[in-house]
Amino acid sequence: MEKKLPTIKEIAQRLSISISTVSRALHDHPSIGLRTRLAVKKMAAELNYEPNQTAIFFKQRKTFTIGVILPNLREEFFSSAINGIEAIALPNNYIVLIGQSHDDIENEKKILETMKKHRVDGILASISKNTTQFDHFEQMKSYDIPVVFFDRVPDVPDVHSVSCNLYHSSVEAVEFLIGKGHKIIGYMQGPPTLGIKNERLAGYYEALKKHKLPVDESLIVSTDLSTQSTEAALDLLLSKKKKPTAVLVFNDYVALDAIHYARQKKLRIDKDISFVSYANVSVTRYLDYPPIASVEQFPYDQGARATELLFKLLDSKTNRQEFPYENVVLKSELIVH
Amino acid sequence: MEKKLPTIKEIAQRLSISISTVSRALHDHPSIGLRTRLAVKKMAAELNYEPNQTAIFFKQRKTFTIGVILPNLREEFFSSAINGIEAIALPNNYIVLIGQSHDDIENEKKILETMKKHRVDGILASISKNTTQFDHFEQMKSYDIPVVFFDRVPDVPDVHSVSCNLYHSSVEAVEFLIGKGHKIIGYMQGPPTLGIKNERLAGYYEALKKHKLPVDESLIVSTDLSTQSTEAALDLLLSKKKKPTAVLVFNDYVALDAIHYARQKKLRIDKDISFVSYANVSVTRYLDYPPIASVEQFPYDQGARATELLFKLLDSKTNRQEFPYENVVLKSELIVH
DNA sequence: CTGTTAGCGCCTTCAT
DNA sequence: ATGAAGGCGCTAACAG
Repeated sequence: MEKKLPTIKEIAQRLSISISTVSRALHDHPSIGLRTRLAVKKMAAELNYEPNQTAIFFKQRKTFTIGVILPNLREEFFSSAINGIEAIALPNNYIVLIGQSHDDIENEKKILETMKKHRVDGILASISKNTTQFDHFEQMKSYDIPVVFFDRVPDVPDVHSVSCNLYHSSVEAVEFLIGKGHKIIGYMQGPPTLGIKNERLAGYYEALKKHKLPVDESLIVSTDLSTQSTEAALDLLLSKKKKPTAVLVFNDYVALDAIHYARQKKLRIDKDISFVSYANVSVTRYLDYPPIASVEQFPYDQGARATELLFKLLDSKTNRQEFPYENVVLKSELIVH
Repeated sequence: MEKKLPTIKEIAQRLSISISTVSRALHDHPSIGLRTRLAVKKMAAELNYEPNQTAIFFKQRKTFTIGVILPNLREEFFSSAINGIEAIALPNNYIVLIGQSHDDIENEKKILETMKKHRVDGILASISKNTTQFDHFEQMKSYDIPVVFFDRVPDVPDVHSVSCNLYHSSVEAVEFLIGKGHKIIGYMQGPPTLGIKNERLAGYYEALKKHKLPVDESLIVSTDLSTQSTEAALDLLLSKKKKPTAVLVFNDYVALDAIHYARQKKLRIDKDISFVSYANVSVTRYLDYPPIASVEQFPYDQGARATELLFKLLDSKTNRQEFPYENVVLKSELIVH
């Protein structure tokens, strides 16, 4: 079988002209006579000729492919980000290669390796929750493959990134709770590697301080994001003599688990205990007891901006211009449900 | 800038041997002397040599890339399918290119075109809801790019596909409702292009017939999957003098909208009206009023099986064997919540 | 065992 | 206005 697709060579032979003439004609090179050009195009059409992109990629040392590495497509946050990425990439004739780390640094390394082999032109990445060192990303520099991080960005200096500043919204979120009369407010944080910058926590402190509420470190608990761990964390909070009446939670998925569990324990949501969280995922629309408010982190925009930044880097590469490290920071927004 | 990566040529020059010897040594070709092989490998390591895959792809006419076309990554069904696809593809050294049609045939065509240009080795596709003709897929044959459809498969003969048979579960679902004492059961179907085979509807009929319940065609309504359309469809059902007490719904997303709307209208779920649907998406776990049961369609398995089938096709291509059209059908399963 | 040669499909000087 | 030739990086058939 093995159909052979037509090549410029074949066109050239049939027309008894040279390959380079065909190539030029196809590209509307000015120095080609009208009649030959037409003849070439006609023949190309007849044969259903299409340029072999892999050959062109090979020659141009460019694949028009960008690799996206993220923890998990099943999280709405990341699938929305993909939409933002595609929105910029596709019109620019780039195509998107996706790899999921499933929050495991080993997978992340493998994916990066594979993408390198496939000679992607650039990489967008949101790091896994146990990624604490970045050699594998660092290494891309020596291959001249630019990397732009988004959302989950490493807390090291020399990288490009797009992320969402959560500080102000965190202050706002806690103030929102305070405004509702809450005096004892807990904070359930995620894995230490993720919130390195700890804007959430800083905002939490700031709001308490601003309203002269005491800080009780024992009201700060952690979850590794698993349901089990979240339940344990909530148990811890509820075991205090002075139980919190509200909790600021790392993200909506965790909040859903927490709310689910609280209800199992017969707590009345928004009476006995209230939750505010991050991500603003859309399913909460169908819930009877969603977090009362959630911080929107604009995944679509983050994806789009990160892709734009990556394209700037790719340009500067071809223009041999220097390009300083850029860290785009978007504003988050508290959405009250 | 423009770093030049080391090539076998460079290794050859430094060692003053021929390019092909280097190539062979690197591939552990038996006919290469131990000392030269070692020398070559050592030099390769020193220079940080890595084969240029794009060159290899080009030569082998193979990209080790498969394209996946699906409506929307944000639907859990499809992101789960991707996981099944990756589970088979990655270990086989294939990488996955993703394109979303957003349920629009025009996008579908563009994506297909782009993937063709990128010379993907094969394609997995779940068609958009307004894809009624398949020339663009058909055309792939002339480029020798095999296509395997999954889940949303076209209802035409000569294609490869993996899908889930919904007939039996549909019967079961309706019988489940009948068992709960429901006598008037509605059916809310999706866009005509999607359920062409209409296994859901056939199952619906069959169950009614089996239990000697009358068929009332006016209890069968349609939604285009949008919230608005779903609400209108539900209104239609509720406008009957003999209102249904239960409804079989096209999928969970539609069901969520329907339930949401029913509750707005002060209907008590599972008292005044019950819902059973398809897909079994995981968020229902957090809902107070989920559909009482949902038909699991095993997206992960569908993705995995489709990928396996695609690989068989790719093999048979290189072996020049004939391969008959294959239509794998998985069993669905009614999950009671 | 190793080297030479040709070629994958296309583009691009350099000639003519 | 057109052709010839070389090369991108790698593989493989053909010679020794």
